[in-house]
Amino acid sequence: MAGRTLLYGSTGVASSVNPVPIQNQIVPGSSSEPHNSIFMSASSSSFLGPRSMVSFEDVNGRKRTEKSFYGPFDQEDNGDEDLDEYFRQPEKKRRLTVEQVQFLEKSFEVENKLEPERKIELAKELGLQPRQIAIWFQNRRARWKTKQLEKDYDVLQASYNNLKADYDSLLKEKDKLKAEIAQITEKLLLKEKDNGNSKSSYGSDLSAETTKEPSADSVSEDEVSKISALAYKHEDHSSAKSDVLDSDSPRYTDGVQSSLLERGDSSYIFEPDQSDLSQDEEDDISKNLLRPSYVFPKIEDDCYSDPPSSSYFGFPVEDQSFGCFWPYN
DNA sequence: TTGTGTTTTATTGCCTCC
DNA sequence: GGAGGCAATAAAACACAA
Repeated sequence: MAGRTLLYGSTGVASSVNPVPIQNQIVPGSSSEPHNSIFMSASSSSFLGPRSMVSFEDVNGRKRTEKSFYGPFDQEDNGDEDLDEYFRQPEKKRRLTVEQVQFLEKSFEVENKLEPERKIELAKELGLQPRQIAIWFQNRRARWKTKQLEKDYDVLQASYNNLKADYDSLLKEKDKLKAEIAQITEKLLLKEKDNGNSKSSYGSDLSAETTKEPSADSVSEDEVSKISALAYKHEDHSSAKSDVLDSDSPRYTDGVQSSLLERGDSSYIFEPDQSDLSQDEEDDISKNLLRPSYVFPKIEDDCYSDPPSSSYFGFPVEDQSFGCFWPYN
């Protein structure tokens, strides 16, 4: 073992020889060089053998008997023979007493690193070898680190779960809205076709219409109510969405939500390249149906308090990010 | 009682710092 | 080069179900 002094034997070579009665051991801290003083050859009479880790002083410095301190003597009343036999046994690990551990725990809470002076002091206090104190602190730090890692993992796991739940709900909402929009668009197209057949002034000859402002009569009451319903429905979704984001979204989702809201950007949900209609179809819809002078107050209220003149349904032509709704951007 | 899994104590080897 | 820290590991002690 490079650079390290074996302070006492447990499973080491020296431990197999001639354990010395504890009474003869050097009391930790009694020497200015406790490490060196207890590192003796096997032939040394003061070699700290297998029992070297056993001390008979408690936290308060009182002398303790083996019986009160360690295993075999806790269960039964052993006579001198048993005691003798005990000392002849090959060395065994001895657990620290509850009191010792509590004392060390408190010390660890104060400072989890061990200054040499403190180590000696603790060793004196607990009647242990300084090396034992060092080892205990080392093992204790390792346990603490493991626990800390587990905690960190749990935090990350919870964070991931929350984010995933939010993401999944947003995906569902997106699909649902897309389906609705496709459905309504289809209906509008059908309606447009019908209008094109029945009204020669619309659809078939758009060029003739360029100078003519469309009137509210251009779209049937039915279409108006449908689109209006969609608008209101969207409003419901909007609130639903905020419910999703607000209800149980922890700090981790705040960023997502706020960034979406700040951008006023629904492209997160309605991506431009996901339109199911061709540009021509969209243009047709815009030109023929979606240019009414009537408005949808609810949408405008939500989206623009003062809608631009060139807006369709209250959406400005330039800005097609559609803070409120519309897939065709 | 015994087999098995977990916890605790201790060792070993390597690394860094002074 | 010595001291001390850490990761990996061994082994004893302990807990507990069957």
